[in-house]
Amino acid sequence: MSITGIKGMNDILPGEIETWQFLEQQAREVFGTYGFSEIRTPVPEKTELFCRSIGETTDIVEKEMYSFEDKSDNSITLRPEGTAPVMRAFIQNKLFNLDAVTKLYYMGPMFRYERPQKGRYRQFHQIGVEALGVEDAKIDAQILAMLHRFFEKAGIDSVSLQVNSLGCPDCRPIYRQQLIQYLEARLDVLCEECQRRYTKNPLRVLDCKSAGCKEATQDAPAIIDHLCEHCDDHFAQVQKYLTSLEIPFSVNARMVRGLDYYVRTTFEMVTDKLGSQNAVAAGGRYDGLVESLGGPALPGIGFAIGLERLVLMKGENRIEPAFPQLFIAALGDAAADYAFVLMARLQAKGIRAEMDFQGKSLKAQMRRADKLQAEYVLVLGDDEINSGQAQLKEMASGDQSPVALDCLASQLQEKLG
RNA sequence: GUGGGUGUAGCUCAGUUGGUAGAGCACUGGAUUGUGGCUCCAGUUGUCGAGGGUUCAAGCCCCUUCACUCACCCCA
Repeated sequence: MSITGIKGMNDILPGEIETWQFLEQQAREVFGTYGFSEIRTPVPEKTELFCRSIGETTDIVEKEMYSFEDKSDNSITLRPEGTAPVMRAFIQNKLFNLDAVTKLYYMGPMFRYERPQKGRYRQFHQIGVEALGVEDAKIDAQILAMLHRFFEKAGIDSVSLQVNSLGCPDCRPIYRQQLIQYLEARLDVLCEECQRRYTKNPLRVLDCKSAGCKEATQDAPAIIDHLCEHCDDHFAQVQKYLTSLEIPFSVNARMVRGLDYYVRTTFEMVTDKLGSQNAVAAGGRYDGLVESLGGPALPGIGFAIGLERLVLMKGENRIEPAFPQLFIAALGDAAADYAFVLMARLQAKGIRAEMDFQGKSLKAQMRRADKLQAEYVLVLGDDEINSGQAQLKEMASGDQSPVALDCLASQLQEKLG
């Protein structure tokens, strides 16, 4: 066996890439309509960026990052998510001076060292957006409307939007304490995993899939019933605006986030079509993040879409692959040389031309032209070159018509429109 | 990190109680000395994932290992 790729990192091959290109194109169109500009940041960043933003004690930072020392002994990490790098770029380039509101989107590979499974890979791709500078719930609703619109245009249904509020640094700790007390009283029925984590991350228990935990947390206090006035208001506004925009959603009071920076509004696009990975897109508000990374105290909200998961959902839509417009079938060495130059001339004029390089029989060349779905085939032998006239065959109908080699390009352009 | 499943031709997969490996598709050539699809005929292709063991004999049984895959965990 020769050298293989790295576990959990996949090649995206022709035949599959067209779906990716389609989804990327839809994202650009939709996000552009809503006033978002693309930003591209480097794949590696200083490790510290992720420790400070995602949270030291999260699984991502504790055990999933691709980190290494470069030749100057700096600790470098391949980005495990897109928000922190965009915040870093936003602050470093002082984008907040250009406008009070900054709306950005990005797409590209992310890296997490996890055991691969369906919908989860070590290199995976996200399309994400970030809106900075707006506190008002209108932006929350607009972001969700945009996400909804993207799924519509991408032709992917069987997803549903769930929203929740995680509160803020004022109200969440109080709720957290209450939840721990509630769980403590029911420790014996929780699964092993939850018994271990209920103090470290009690909200996670609410999201546990085990039957015992679901049962035990049936009547657990919900975060949305314990929000401070400010957060409660904000969440009510978000729902009001979503309703007025006719965006379907449901409130899932048990939804949690694996990254520490999220506050208040959080949301997920979920599906039951992906095995155990049910989130196709997710995001939320991160109001303290910019400031904690050394920037101005600006609020922010964003989301990321998992592209591999989107592709797995097999939307029918794809970019049309470009078939050859002309296949030149040459007979003999002299004709092949002539055809080679002719093909290059046509290609220079923007005509997708193709020929055989392996000295195959006419029959085999025709077969290949058919397989490649060429629109026309030009049959070229010594006779045709001497007379300057050749037969141009339209493959779909099988009709042949004579054509002067001199004006082949213009005739083809006419036929092809 | 933990558990389950699967590794046989380029692809999808058969392979009986252990007896020296097969089908379909694809590919190549021909039927049609210079014209594709449909049909028919013929042909090529394997370290049976790898290493070791049991046996007269292993694709099949045993051990080890690797890869892929699904799930736990976690998350997009």
